[in-house]
Amino acid sequence: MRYSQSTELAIDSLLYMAARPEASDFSVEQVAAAQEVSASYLAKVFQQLVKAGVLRSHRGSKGGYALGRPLSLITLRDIAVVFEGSSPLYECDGYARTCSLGPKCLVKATFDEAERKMHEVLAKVSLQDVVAQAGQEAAWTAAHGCAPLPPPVAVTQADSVGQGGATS
Amino acid sequence: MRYSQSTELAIDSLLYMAARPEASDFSVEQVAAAQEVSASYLAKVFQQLVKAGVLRSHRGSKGGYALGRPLSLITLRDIAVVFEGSSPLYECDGYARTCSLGPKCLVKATFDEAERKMHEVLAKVSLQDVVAQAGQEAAWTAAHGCAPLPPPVAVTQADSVGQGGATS
DNA sequence: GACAATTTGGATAAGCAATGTCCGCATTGA
DNA sequence: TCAATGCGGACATTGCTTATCCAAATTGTC
Repeated sequence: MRYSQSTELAIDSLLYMAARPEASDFSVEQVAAAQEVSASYLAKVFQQLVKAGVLRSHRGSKGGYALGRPLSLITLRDIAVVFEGSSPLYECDGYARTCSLGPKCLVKATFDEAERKMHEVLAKVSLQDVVAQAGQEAAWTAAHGCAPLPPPVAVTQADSVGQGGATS
Repeated sequence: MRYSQSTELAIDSLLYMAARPEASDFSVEQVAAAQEVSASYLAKVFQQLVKAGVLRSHRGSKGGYALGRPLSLITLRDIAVVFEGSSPLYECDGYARTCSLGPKCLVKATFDEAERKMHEVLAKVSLQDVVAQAGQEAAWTAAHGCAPLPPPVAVTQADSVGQGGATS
């Protein structure tokens, strides 16, 4: 079980737009280039975000995409739901077996509760929060002079060398 | 995103065994028949549960499977982890894009926290809890002589005949 | 009105993990 | 030894995610 890559791509793309409030409309091409993804695929992702109201679209020449609401009203949960769906994570009817014990219900209730708690956490963090912390960390980085970004070398293979690096 | 059917099958099968404490060893055939699943597939599920210590296996003639520990020490989380894996739901590296904003970290931290809360809920409920509630509900049903289903509005036709079958 | 830039939606392929089956081997009690 | 059972590997099937392409619709600009 994993969050889809579409979810991650959507978050990254939205943050890209959020970090550039001076621009009003972003073309798929532009964002796709920034995220190093094909425009074809990003277009599909954006279409879903438009349907969900997270993005607005302007068609035609000079068209493009813009955020559909203020940053503070777009939570991580909003984005996740778009790509992961809203049906329960635990279905209780994967097979047509009779629920012989009857109250497997406690099982179902527990999984539902777990999912609810998860969404609760995601709903508490908006894109604005993320951008705000981004600013803070950027300031910290500048003050301490260590860059968290490796140089954009096109790593083809033999990557993920220092996998023990996450010591935090 | 969904919990796999293996997880659900595992839970149902374990509950089947838990509800029959008089029996010591269950063959795959027996449980598979009860769950209306092929023995081939259930065998694979059981093998994973053995590896995780949730089940014990006895090979050879008269062999079979038994619970690996007391019911109270088998939580829903234990079972879920077997089939869903323990790697984070949000990976942060689905694509090789540079994390241009730097602290997408807040995103990652939030998803990790959400997942942690989810596991917290699942870890609080053991198979013993489930069986216990099963007993309670069975008693309630027996006392009231009806399934806990609110009667719909003046339905006189004989629909869904055998729906009270959960009284095993 | 023509043209170019752009999103939209459908069709469809490619990839991959979950699901499901089969078979030979290993183990164990009778 | 024999039969019953679990073990492990190989493989087929299925469905969802990822990804691409193309024609159509929309809209600003000349």
